[in-house]
Amino acid sequence: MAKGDVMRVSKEKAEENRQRILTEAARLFRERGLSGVGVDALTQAAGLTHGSLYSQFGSKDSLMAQALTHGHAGNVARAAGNSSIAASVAAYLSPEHRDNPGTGCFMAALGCDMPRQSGEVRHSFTQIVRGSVARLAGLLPKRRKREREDRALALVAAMVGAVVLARAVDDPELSNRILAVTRARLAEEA
Amino acid sequence: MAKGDVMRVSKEKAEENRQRILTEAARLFRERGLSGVGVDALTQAAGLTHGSLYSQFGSKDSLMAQALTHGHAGNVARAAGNSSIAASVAAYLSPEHRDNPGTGCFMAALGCDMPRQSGEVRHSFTQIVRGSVARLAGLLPKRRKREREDRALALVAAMVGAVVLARAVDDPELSNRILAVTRARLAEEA
DNA sequence: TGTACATCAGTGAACGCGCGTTCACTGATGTAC
DNA sequence: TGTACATCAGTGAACGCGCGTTCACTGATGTAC
Repeated sequence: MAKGDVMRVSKEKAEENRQRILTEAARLFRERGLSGVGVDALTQAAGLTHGSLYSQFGSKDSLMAQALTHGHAGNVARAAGNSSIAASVAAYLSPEHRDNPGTGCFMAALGCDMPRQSGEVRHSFTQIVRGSVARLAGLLPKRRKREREDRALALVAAMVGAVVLARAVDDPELSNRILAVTRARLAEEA
Repeated sequence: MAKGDVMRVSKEKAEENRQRILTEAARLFRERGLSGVGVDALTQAAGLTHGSLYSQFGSKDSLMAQALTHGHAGNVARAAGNSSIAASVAAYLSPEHRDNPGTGCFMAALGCDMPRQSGEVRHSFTQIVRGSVARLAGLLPKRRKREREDRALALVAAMVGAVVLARAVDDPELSNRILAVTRARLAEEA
């Protein structure tokens, strides 16, 4: 055992470590993709070694599922400030969101990889979709619930697509234009 | 050298092999993701060994860039049949497209991975975005060119987002609904 | 047209590397008395 | 309250594996005479 190592750790500290791994993982996965971050990078970001991931989560796959849920909860907390559709759409389609995937939307960051993920991970992701749609539906003008949900569903799809493409293209002008025209189009509808 | 091996190959045959690698690569990348297909799988799918990839393309990265362009050309040829916006949108947002990524849109299949790709690959991808937007803009009712492009840009973003999400979620009902509401919404506008 | 030789698409062994996971071990924490 | 012991979060070495790439080699194709 190396010099400064502490072996057994208090339950409190262990829970703290667990939260820190989840928070760092949620950021790293969005920044580099699910397969772009190894277990070493995941635990190192939290100041631990890879083995601790298996004590806490059992597998990388399980950690991925939990990191999605954990990170989305953080997003929901931060998004609580946007109390109108207009504000939510504007924030989502902003250059700031585009340029900071690590603290942004999981759907835009990881959506394309989902078809190839485990049931556990896809389930977490699907809950994020449902939650996002429900939140926007709640901000839409009152009509029948089903109708609001449908509107919100199409709205979310359009927003996700715009950010995916805005991040993907190598031309900043085109990227800005994708965000701008989608903002204009969705404002028109709302 | 093993039994049935042919070593030097005619220029004709070499070009044929090259096309076959590109075609198979375009399919495999869309089905399994760029990092989900190794050089062995890529060349084996064309009946060759991994070394030939380096004769033909120099690197996996270069092959990725060329496979995107090659595969998109195939899509353009097949899409020529859809001569109206309505037909194009309906085909794009169909369950058939959702369930067959290997022959479908590159933007929906690989968009999320682009931020982390090489300049070469991102450039190919950006050309695909521009081409897709230009094609749809050409089908839109005549107004000023800029206006049609803006409309097409927002349209493409919405379509891509819908297919990404429809493929990602683990609930078939939700998946179908994403396609249906986006179809309805975009038909309304067009 | 026939012969000699250079070219180069494709082969397959080998490379270093990072991946996810396992496992024996550590020793402070937490518990039972 | 004090002591003896079990627990278990975290360590670090080791595992097999597949990755992208390199390289010496092959031998039919293509070319120069």
